[in-house]
Amino acid sequence: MRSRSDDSTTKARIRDAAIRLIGQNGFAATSARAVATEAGVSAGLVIHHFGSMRELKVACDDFIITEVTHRKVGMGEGDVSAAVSEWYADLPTFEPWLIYLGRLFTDDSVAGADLFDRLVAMSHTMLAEGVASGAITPSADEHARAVLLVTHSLSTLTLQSHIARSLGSSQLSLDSLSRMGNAALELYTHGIYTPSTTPSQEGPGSGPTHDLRH
Amino acid sequence: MRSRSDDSTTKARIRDAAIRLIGQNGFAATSARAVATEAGVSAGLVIHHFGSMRELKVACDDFIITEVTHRKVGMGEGDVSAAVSEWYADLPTFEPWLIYLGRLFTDDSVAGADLFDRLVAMSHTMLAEGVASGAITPSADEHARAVLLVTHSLSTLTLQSHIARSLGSSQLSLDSLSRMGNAALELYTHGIYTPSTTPSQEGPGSGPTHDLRH
DNA sequence: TAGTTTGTTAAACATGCGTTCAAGATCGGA
DNA sequence: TCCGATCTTGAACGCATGTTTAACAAACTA
Repeated sequence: MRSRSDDSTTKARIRDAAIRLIGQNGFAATSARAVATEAGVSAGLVIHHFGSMRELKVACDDFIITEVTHRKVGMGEGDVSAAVSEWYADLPTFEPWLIYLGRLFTDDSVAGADLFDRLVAMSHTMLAEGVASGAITPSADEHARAVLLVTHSLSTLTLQSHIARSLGSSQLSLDSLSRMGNAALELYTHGIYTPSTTPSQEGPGSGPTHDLRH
Repeated sequence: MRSRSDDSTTKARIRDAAIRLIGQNGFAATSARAVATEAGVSAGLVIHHFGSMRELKVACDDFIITEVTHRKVGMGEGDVSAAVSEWYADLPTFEPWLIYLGRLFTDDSVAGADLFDRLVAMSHTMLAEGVASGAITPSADEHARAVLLVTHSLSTLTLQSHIARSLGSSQLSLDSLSRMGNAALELYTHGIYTPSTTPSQEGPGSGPTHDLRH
């Protein structure tokens, strides 16, 4: 169930501690000594195993990205959403990874940028297939739609603390996730506007939510 | 056009410099000396005017939140989207504010949490009005829908660097924003699925984008 | 068993941090 | 003009940081 995350070497324990702390507080707010304490080792050992804090960060990025892309036999390589679904299904175990994954896109790393671009490419392909098969309506700007959908998907990760709080649970929970999932399904199925009344032209504002000027 | 942001007092210059740096790099990665240099003053003056770095952060939060909520005569108080639209319309001037606003939701501050909750409440009200007038379809879970729409709206802010890069511009641009706006309009008007074929049940994954398992 | 590599710690080091302080510059009101 | 208050600086202080080093323990290799 856990792949190689529970190789219980000290180096892995340090990396896991770093993933927890960096995910929770961001890289800049995470000190080598804090990681050491969290992992139950000395500060020197953190540097001995990873060379520097920067390299530790890169190691964490690589680990998370590998876990989220090259998962399990039987999965298409790069099937990120299947991996994330698996993580959601066992929150107590994988919550730190989900939090770190969200942090990846707001802490700006090259790893985060690369993953984002790959997700857009995948989304693009899937949408094109859906359009070809008739399951999905075409868009006037397919690339913008792909970017929009990836952005929306990732917002569940980057804003997870606010979502959880607003939905009443202190942390991520299966209940919150399925409520959000169902709301998203509604949205993606028929939008929110009734067929007759469609707003004229959308300004470049923060989205239709607050742009219901009729 | 600019409200009181260009009161050219030294204190305001320091605050603006802090908004730029904290927005760009996050609070933890922003030192008092860096703010001082950016503002063209000494480090001591930063503390003299604001008391401490923490209080400077609070002052920046307060300033941005005031600017984004209590704007202009003729606006309904708390009309955040109108303010943000105005900011978008003059990017060279307001880009730092937009970046800071995005940072507000990922750096977790009480100010960010409060604003998020207020946005959800506003979204809730507007959706209810739309449903009552027949312009918007009802949802099985109105609260979850409100949270979802706010989350999606804010993702344009929190992930703006990725959006810009993926759409080909190095920074935020009016072109990128209107492309995203139009894609969102499409989505909110009719979703992405064709009326006949609707996916069965949505898992709690990262969203329908990658969940097109047919 | 002896020797070499690896794992690990505690102390030390230089640097940069937030903040304080003493001193001067600048200004408005008497 | 003088004075008190405010603005501003540069140096200093104590502290936490990332990293280095020396020493030692453990484990493999011969």
